[in-house]
Amino acid sequence: MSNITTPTHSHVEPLNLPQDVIKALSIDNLVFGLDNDELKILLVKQTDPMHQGKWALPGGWIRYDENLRDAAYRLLEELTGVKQLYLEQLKTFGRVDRFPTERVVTIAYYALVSAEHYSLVAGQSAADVSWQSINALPELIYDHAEIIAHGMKFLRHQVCHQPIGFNLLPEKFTLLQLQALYEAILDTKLDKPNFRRKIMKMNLLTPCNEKQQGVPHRAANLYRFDSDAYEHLTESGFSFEI
Amino acid sequence: MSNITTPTHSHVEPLNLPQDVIKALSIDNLVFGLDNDELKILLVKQTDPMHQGKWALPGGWIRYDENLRDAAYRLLEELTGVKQLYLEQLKTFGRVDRFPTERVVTIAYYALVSAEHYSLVAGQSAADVSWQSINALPELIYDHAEIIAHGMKFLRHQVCHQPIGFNLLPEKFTLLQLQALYEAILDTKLDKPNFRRKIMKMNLLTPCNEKQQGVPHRAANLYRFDSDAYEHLTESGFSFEI
DNA sequence: TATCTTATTGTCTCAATGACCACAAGCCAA
DNA sequence: TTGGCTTGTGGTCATTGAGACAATAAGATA
Repeated sequence: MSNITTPTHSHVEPLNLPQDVIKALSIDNLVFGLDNDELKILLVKQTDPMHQGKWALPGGWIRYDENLRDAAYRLLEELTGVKQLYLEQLKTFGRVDRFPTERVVTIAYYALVSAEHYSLVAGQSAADVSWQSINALPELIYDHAEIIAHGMKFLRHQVCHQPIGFNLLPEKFTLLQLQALYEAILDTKLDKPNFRRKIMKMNLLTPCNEKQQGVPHRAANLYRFDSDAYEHLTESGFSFEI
Repeated sequence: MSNITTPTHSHVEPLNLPQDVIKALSIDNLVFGLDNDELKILLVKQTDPMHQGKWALPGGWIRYDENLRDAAYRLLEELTGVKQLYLEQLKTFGRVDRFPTERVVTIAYYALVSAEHYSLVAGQSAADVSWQSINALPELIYDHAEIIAHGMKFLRHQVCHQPIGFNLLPEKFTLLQLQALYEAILDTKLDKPNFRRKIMKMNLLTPCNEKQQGVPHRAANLYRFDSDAYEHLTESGFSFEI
């Protein structure tokens, strides 16, 4: 049955909510994580009998006195322990029948992070939390599969048009690391020499004049992303394209 | 005081709404119109004493049994008489204090149309409806100025990456009309043969097998935008670029 | 030294772009 | 009727960038 204290969608009918949340309006977070060159998404396992065994996006109800993004951060941390990341609004989903028994509109937020940099802690109302491979998603509640599909489409588009991938790498990285990142997100193979030329011609990377350490082969040059150059270029009409 | 029948934000405190709408959740439409090479936006003048003289985006409350976009279409037509256009979701705005006295989150939809193709009819709860120049906006209620600013930024980006410009033309148009449109929006000159080839190669236009009428020179072929082809191409990873 | 792995450079082909030319079609005025 | 005007449509050509792939360089290791 419904549980007043849970911030997840773990309720049936009728909606039985604390007085300080906005009814009919929820948040769902899509946290994409790159884990060993594989793209995953952060999901929580449901506890209530109604959805036993099913998984869901970490989300829940918005309080009357909190801004949308603040709610997204709070809910994400409460359910998964994940914090210190940048959530961006994705889209609002409100199909009449997306939620059983009640009309609930949900605002989706998303982020792209490096999975190994975060430790997961399942919240009270979550049976489990884990990174799940995008290519083998478990059974999801409501329209969460649809939301994830939309998020994937958006992510693949963004990654080609904004240099968001650089966030996933350490400050100093090799060109092959960068390439592996794009190959994982775009789920494709890229030609090494061509990728290198394309990136270098953008003038967004500054060489560190250092080489990789401790690799059993020729060490690659290290580069760092020059965000100032990027700011400057975008103002001049430059558009990032991969 | 509040007015039960109005779908606009013409209420003070407390919210007094018909039972069949979702409380704390509204729609606002940004309808951008190109009017003689000037960009304008469709606004409605408020009737209630609280906001007398101020203008607002056409919007209002969502019914329990209608999808978000359907609500956007209904509200737009009820308030302005404008219909038969394509509304796309822009962003959801939910700052805690964006609305006085109550927490109201609003979902913004937007469209880009040719202003002269639409006749405006002020709805019951609107004192006036008109196209207002983007560069000289009147005083707006709540955070509508902020929403418009965001919409403008988004529009300028979208025009280059999505074929939204086609909406500004009649159903059947010549390639030169299309070119003139982009030259106006992008404020640049384009080469006629090259523009023609670029557009035609996208396979987004279907020839009407008709020619222009009543022009004092050789008549150009008429084309129409093939939205089905566009849908199909985007799914195959095609990206529109001008 | 031979060999392995990865880094980096070079080269070739092809497609797309942009600048520009040429002709076609239709109207109009002499 | 004819030549001139405007706009539509097709062509050429040089340049550029992407992609496929070969070749060489730099370490590390056995």
